[in-house]
This record gives sequence, C-alpha cells and structure tokens, in this order.
Amino acid sequence: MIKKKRPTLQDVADIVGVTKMTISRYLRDPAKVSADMQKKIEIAVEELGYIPNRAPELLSNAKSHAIGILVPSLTNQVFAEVIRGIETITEAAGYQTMFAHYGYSAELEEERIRFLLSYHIDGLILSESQHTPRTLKMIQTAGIPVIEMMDVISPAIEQSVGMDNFEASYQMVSTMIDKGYKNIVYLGARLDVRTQLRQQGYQKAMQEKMLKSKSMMTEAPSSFSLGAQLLQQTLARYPDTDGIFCTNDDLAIGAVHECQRRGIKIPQQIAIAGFHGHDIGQSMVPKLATVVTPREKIGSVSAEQLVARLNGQVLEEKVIDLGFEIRCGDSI
Amino acid sequence: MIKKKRPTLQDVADIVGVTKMTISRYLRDPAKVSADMQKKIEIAVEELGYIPNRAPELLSNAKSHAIGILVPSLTNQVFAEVIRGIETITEAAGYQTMFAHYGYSAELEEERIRFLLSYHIDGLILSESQHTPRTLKMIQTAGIPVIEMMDVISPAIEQSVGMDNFEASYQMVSTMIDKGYKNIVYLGARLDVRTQLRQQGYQKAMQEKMLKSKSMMTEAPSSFSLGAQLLQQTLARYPDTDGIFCTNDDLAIGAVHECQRRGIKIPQQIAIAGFHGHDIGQSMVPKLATVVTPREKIGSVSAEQLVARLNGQVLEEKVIDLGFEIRCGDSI
DNA sequence: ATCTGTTATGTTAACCGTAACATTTAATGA
DNA sequence: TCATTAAATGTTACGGTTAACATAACAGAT
Repeated sequence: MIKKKRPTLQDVADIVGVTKMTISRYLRDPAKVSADMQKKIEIAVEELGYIPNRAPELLSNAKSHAIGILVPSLTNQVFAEVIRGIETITEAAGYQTMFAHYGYSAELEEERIRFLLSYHIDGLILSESQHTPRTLKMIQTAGIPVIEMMDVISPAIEQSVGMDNFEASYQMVSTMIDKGYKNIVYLGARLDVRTQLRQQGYQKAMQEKMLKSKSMMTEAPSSFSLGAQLLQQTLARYPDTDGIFCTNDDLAIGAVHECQRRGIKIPQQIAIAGFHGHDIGQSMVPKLATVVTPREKIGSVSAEQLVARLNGQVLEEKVIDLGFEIRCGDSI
Repeated sequence: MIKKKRPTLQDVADIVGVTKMTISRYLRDPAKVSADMQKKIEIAVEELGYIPNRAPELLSNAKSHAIGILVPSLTNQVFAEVIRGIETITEAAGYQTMFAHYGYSAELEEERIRFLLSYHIDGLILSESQHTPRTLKMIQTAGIPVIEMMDVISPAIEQSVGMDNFEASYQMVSTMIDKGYKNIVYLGARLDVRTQLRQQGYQKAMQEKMLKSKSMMTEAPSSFSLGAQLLQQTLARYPDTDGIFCTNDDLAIGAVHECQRRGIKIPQQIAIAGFHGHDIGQSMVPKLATVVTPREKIGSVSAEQLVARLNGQVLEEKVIDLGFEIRCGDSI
C-alpha cells in the first residue's frame, strides 16, 4: 500500500501536457495563460486536488504575505476584539494572519516569535512592551517591521499603538473620588504589566486626594468568580470599603454578583468600576461604570500601520495614542 | 545601505569553521556533536542570532511537527477553552499548533484549511461537521489525520470527538417541562449547525409533551445584549412565556438582565436556562441553569487521539462521546 | 604496529515553485 | 510576402536544510 505523495505542480503539468511554469503562472494569475489553457488547467487542478505549497517561495526569500500576531491570551475577550480589528485590514490588504498566544510569559513569547519567524512572516504585531533580550535580537535579525500594541510605549522597538492605561485608571479613580467615595480598593489579577500600570494610576489618584491606597491582588488568572472572591476578601479585610476599582470588567462583574448575593446596594453602599467596556457590563443591571478602551481600533490601526510599512511607507508616528472614554453607568 | 539577509546555517558554520551539517546536527540534538564543538556552536548561534528556517524541511516532505486547529470564532469563549485543552496535550507531545478561525463559514473554512495545508501541517482538528466538497478532497489528498470535534458525527471524515447537542438540549428542556413550565421559548443566534441541533432537541421535548414549540431566532452573532433584545421580542410576541431556553449562556444571561430590568422574577415568573456552563453563569445571581459541556476535555481528547494516530496508532473509536451534565442552578 | 569498531564530521543530492531570461507561435502592417 | 511586435510557453538556476552515505580520527585490543 504505497502512500502517494501529494501532487506537485509537475503532476498537474504532466496531465495538461505543459511545463510546471505554465501551471505556476495560471495559479497566480489565470489571465497569464491562454483561454483554453485556463480551462484545461482548471480541470486538472480540480481533478488532482492540488494544494499549494508555500515552502519553495519561503526558501527563495520571497514575501510570504503572512503576518504574525501575538496575544497573551485567547481567553481574554479583549484580544478577540483586537484580532477582529486587525483582520478587517489584513484581509483587505491580502495578508494572511498567523496567531499565537503566550500566556503572559516573556519566555513563551520568545518561543512563539521564533516559531512564527521560522515561517518567514513579513511583519509582526506584539501585545507586550517588555521582551527578552533574545526576542529583541531575533526581531532585529529578522529585519521585519514590528508593532507593539495595547500600550503607548516610549521607546518602542519601532512603533507602538494603544492607549495610556495609567492615565485611564487615574481618571476613572479620580471620577469616583469626585463622586464622594473615599475608601476605594483596587482589585487586580494576573499581575501583568497593564494591571500594574492601572494600579499605579489608581495610587496616584488616591495619593493626590490624601486617600489611602489599598489593593487586593492575586496572580490567578482573571474570572468572574475570582471577582466575587476578591470582593469577599476585601470586605473581610477592609470593612469600611465604599468603592471598588477593578483591573477589568470580569472582576468588576464578579464583585457586583457578590454584592447582589449579600444584599449590598450598588452604588449606594459600594461603588464598582471596571475596565474595557465589554458588552456584558452594558447589558447588566446596574450598568457597569468602566473605562471604554478602543480595542478594535487598536487592532485596525496597528494592522494599517504595519501594512503601510510593508508597502514601503516610512514610519511617521512612533507612538499612536487612541485614547479612552470614562463611562459612569449606574454602578458608581 | 545593503540589507543583510538573515543568517543561515552556512553563516554559523563559517564562523565555527565546520560544515553546515554539523550545525544542523547540533541544533536538532546537541549531543550529536563533540563537547567543545557544542560550546563553539552555541556561541556562534547566539552571536549571529540565528533563526531556524522551516522552509527546507517542509520542502523535503518531512514532518513539520505542527498541527492545524480550526475554530469557528475566537470571540466565542467555548473555543478558547477547547484550545486550552488541546494545548495541554500538544505541548507535552512536542507539537506546535497553528490556529485559524472561519466565522462559521464553510467557504472560509476551506480557505483556511488550504492555508494551513500549504505549510505541510501533520494533522488537523476541525470544529465542524459539514464541509465543502473541495475541503473534503483537500484533506484526502493531503493524507493527514483529521479529527472533527464538538459534535458526535456519524459518519465522520475519520473520527469525531464531542457530545450530543440534540440529546443535551432535549434533556434540559424536558427537565424544565418536568418542573412545570409549559410555554417555553427557544432563543437562538448565529444559526450554525449546533444551534439548529439544539433547537431540534428542544422541539422534540416540547412535542413529546404536546407543547407548542416557539423560537426566536436571529442570524446575528450572539452577545449578552442580544439576549436582552431577544427576550424583549419574545415577551412582545408571546406574553404568556414562562420559560426560556437559550442556545448558549450569553443569550441566557442577557435575558436574565432584561428580566431584572423589568422586575420579572426568576424563576417564579420566567425560568431561564443556557448552554455550556460558563463561569459567569455560576457566579451570577441567580445561578444559571445550564448544560455543562466538557469543553476542555473535548480539546484534550481530540489532541490525544490525533497525536496517537500521528505516532502510528490505528484508529479505534470512530466516535467519542464525552457527555454533558444538566445543572439546574436557581434560574429554573 | 596493525586491525576493529566507534565517534565525529564531511559530501552529495533532493525537495518544489518562481524570477529572469529565452524561444516559439500568432497577429499585424507595409 | 516578409518584417515587426505581442502573446504564450519553455528553460535554467536558485534558495536552506536534511537524509543517506562516505570518510576521517581516534581508542582499545591483539
């Protein structure tokens, strides 16, 4: 039982009775061969079930027309939306996308980047601002354009597209303080860079008004039930808490659930605010106060910039800040 | 300004003063070269920032040690968990994963599969039971093992790993009927195959008890706010509704929110049940009734089966049913 | 010192599509 | 009719790694 190899251009060419060059031309642009040749080749390709093979062109240092996209987590809704934004652009520009995720670990990020680069991707979009030295060297060696998205980083490797997490957090907490809340606690999970930036923004706002910063943090990955748990712990430790600011909407919603379970009135007894502005926070009762982040826009602008540079345009704005919006909802 | 090409094995070899074959051996298994050669090569590799190039081995019909994974959507939490399950296995087995998503479109699925196959993946995990004829032909031509996950399909292309959506839905709705609800409406979104299977299970349960099936469906992608909207429409059209069964938890939770907004008591006035058993449903008040599906398990078993077959084991169970669990929560 | 066997490294060819250039065929105009 | 041009197809060489085989170096046994 001989396992037959998958068909090559030569196999198609043999059926049609031409050289593989003609088949190659047809596949890239049917108009490059004569009309009846088109028909013959189409039939042969279909009959054989020819599957393109990218390996040879990658070998020849040609463009791969694929770009790599690294996100920390697939579970995190934020990145699903960022990816949607990216694809609106890459699809229109004729680029394929290759995703990978690295669970917020710089070492895993390095491994994934090596994997993607081994397929000769033309460009790279990262979601992190800190990388291993090897990662930086690889990117430099590969000589492809890179975008770091999500944050506004200076200096970026080349270019960053995102928003100011520190400032957003600062403004949200300041808004809460202005509404009269004093004992605001910060809830954080999975202590990645952005969670820390948001904590710093929280601390600045609190310090400015001579209020005491209190944080309830865990390394565990974020979830709704974790939000409920953290609220429990917070109330046990700081019984006079009258405000909760969470590093994301999931924790905030879990905290809201826990308050509902305990009969704590929101926002009369405790105010709760989240981060990102996901659909669920706007659907729930009470409407969640949150920082609305331009997730899809971050994706599309990142992809636009990358594609522009792949088309030879020179890099102009090194840092693109897409802003945010404070939304008060009914929970503060 | 000459743009230097990225370094090849030859470049490393030139520095060390050996042939590239030695470098190749070192990279695949350092023990294959002598101890002092190991040191020299390691330094040269690091200095040059050598990045592996997969193209040549792909060209030589070698194993790529990469498997392709197709999911309909990245936004859908279900698949994030399935992927997590897959990776627990593939990582341990030394396989790289390449994801793609196709927005529930068989045509896009075909395109994505073609893309993945063009990189000579060793195996493929699909999330759908229906494919275009071209897709089927491609898979056959590629001659790699394929798993269709999520459903229990017979006949599968080769093997399916999943659960019985029809039966699960039937049991959930029967449970609701047994609790005394009579005017149960089915809410569905994004009318994919599984949503339809669940609707059929709902219909069977209703018919069996001589109750009238009523569905509120839309092609729009599922979301929390869509659940709220569909509940609104349902109450407008069927004012005597006393039960809601949703194709997934998102819709169910949106419906719960809308009830809360209107002051409708759950489950006294309306019972609501979802599908999948996501964390949020268990965190919220009231606890959501739902069908708990073995999402992570579906991923890990699929990957196990695929890896086993890649290691030459023969296919034994064509259909693997991983079951489900009916959880009543406090919402029915 | 010679042979044997092992370990370390070298040599060659192959994998498949495409750019660049070459040739053939058909079409047009004088 | 022949020269000129355009269109269609052919030829050649290249890219980087690895399998398979070949050779060199060296240790140990006689």
